[in-house]
Amino acid sequence: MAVTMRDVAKKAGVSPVVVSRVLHGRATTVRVSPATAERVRQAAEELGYRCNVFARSFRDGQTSMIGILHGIGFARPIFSQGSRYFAALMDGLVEGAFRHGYSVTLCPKLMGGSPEEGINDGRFDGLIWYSTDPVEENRRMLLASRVPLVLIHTPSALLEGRFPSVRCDNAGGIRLAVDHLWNLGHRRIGFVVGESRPFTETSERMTAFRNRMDSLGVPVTEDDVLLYPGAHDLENLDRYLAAGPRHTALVCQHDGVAATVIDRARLFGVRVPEQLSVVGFDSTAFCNEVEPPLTSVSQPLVDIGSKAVDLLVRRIRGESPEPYDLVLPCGLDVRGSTSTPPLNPKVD
Amino acid sequence: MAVTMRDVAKKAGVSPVVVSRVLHGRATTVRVSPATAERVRQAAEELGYRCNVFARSFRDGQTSMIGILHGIGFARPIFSQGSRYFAALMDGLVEGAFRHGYSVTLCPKLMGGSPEEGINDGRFDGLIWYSTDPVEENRRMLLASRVPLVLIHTPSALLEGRFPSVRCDNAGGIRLAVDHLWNLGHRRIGFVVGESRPFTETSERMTAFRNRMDSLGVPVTEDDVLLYPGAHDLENLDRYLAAGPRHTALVCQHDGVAATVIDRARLFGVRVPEQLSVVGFDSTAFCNEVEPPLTSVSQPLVDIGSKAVDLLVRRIRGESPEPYDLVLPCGLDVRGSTSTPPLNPKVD
DNA sequence: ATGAAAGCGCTAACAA
DNA sequence: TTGTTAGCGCTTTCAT
Repeated sequence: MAVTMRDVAKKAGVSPVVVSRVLHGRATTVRVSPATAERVRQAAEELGYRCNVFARSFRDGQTSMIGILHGIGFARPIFSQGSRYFAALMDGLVEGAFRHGYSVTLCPKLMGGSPEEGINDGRFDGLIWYSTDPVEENRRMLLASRVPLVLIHTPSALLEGRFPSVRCDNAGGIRLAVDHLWNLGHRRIGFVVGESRPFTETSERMTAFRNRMDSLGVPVTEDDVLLYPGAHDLENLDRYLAAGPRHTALVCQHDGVAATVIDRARLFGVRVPEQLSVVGFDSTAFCNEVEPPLTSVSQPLVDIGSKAVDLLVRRIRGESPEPYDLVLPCGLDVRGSTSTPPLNPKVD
Repeated sequence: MAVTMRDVAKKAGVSPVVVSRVLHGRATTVRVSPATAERVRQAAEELGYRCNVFARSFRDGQTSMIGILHGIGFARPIFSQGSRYFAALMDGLVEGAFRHGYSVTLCPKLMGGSPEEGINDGRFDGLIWYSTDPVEENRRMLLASRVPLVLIHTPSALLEGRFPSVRCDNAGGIRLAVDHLWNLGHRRIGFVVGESRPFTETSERMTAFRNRMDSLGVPVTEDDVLLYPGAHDLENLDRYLAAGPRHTALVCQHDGVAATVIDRARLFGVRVPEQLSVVGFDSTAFCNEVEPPLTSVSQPLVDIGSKAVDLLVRRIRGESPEPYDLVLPCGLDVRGSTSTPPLNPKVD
């Protein structure tokens, strides 16, 4: 078996506390003579003693581990494929955690179908929740947490203000997108939603779109919000494109939707950006995987992750008084999918 | 404080063992009557009892956690930028770990400057080492591990055969690259190395190149191996390109080197692939970030990660008898940087 | 069918 | 300056 403090103590002819004091500096009330200390160090060295941090964590009641919580009903997130959204977030989370001396754990119990078990099982000092789905099942699970928790993307208010949150300024991002198009000369701008049950972020973005267009003097009508239920039902979108788009530019809920729009546009002979400018949201890896590359609003994902851990650590330490929302600004990555509008949209 | 088994036991009027038996199925020798069991479950429910898995792990002496070990002298790996090599590997590691019920932990102590402490501190049932640098410092650290450990990329033999390893078939990969070029008609093929102190993988690839060219009847001379010491010293490479390359194709040690070659080639007016075909190794994100996109040998990174965990878990369970090398086949991703050779290389 | 005891490795509190 | 006691929450072993 492994060498324990007791073994060292015996070999040095002292009691375990002394070893704890000398080797780990822990029993601060205890005084040890230099000679004894040296003997202890010798013994430890000779036996090849290693502190069992796990045992200490158990005793201290704190593990220095942060768990990543993903939400019921989602597949395990992937680093290297798809949007690589999770990869950027994790970079921030790991950076923040390491800065505070915490480790980051991906645990099957937290990622799987019933994370309730994993949440309160004593292994995590704190948790990061980074999904956006406010379904009741997830809410219940989170509200039952006895562990400090920080939300990413989900506003604090959606969970009774119990947890701080970090998210991007969706409204500001949409404003950047709209203004970019507006400045290029676009006046007929639409918004595309690609899911039937809009999550929080989607509604925020849609509302922001309405507001910005309003304040530019071009109120949004029903015809300006294009909805297709999902990747497998593109009927609405196809009909819209086939008829020759009634807008010169489209702002999309997120990059995946934008990529779909660009793909389908090609199919129906609508040229992007000459006939139709397209803007995405999130500025993920998808942007460079479509032709033309997608202009997109960028979220400061790394920063979001890093700041979320900052908040979490403060909560763990009991420093953070009130839960609140931290909102970080978006940017705009201009790529090839946006340009000045055609002189005569319908004809060209 | 949290509700413990004792609280439940007291409330149900039984002893803690009974609770353990009923709620966790652990004290299998103990028999409990259905009525008592029900009472225990009731009490647990009412008190909101949660098993403290951390305490159990402590007692059991196994944590179900796998740590990722990165190596002394390396910066913390990044998921979302650069080659995204780590992202793919982690996808495999996480997949494998989850499949076996283990969690994956990124720990600052394991990633930092002196991982020795973290390795044997009782928190990890097993470790994955995925770096390629065989410097003495790292060897010592690994050999001192008392925890099951699996190497990625580093052959078992380099660490006294103490640990199993998983890596890709570098020789097979190089063969794919050379044969691809050969079949396109290339006969004058060079190899490019971009580091002054070649790691294991580099020498393997270089040797494989020699061997394959030999067996194709075109022995490799000194002039066919192009070496530039690093990203900041491109003198050799530039001179080679400025003189008009003496090969029609170059196989590069890895994608980073290949990308550099392509960049410098443009600078010196050498057209890729018309005048010079270029093949990389690793098929990382770099391939699509250069123009033309890079043809490259692909490593099955996800599979490597997943298989490494399989081996590790077997070692943890004491099932894996002999450490050994698991070598997985490479593929070839043909992109735009390779084509038939120019009819008259030097003139064109 | 149930309970009591003992201990995983460590450390705070109190004693000597 | 050092040692003893006690306990973190859980479970195995042995006794009843």
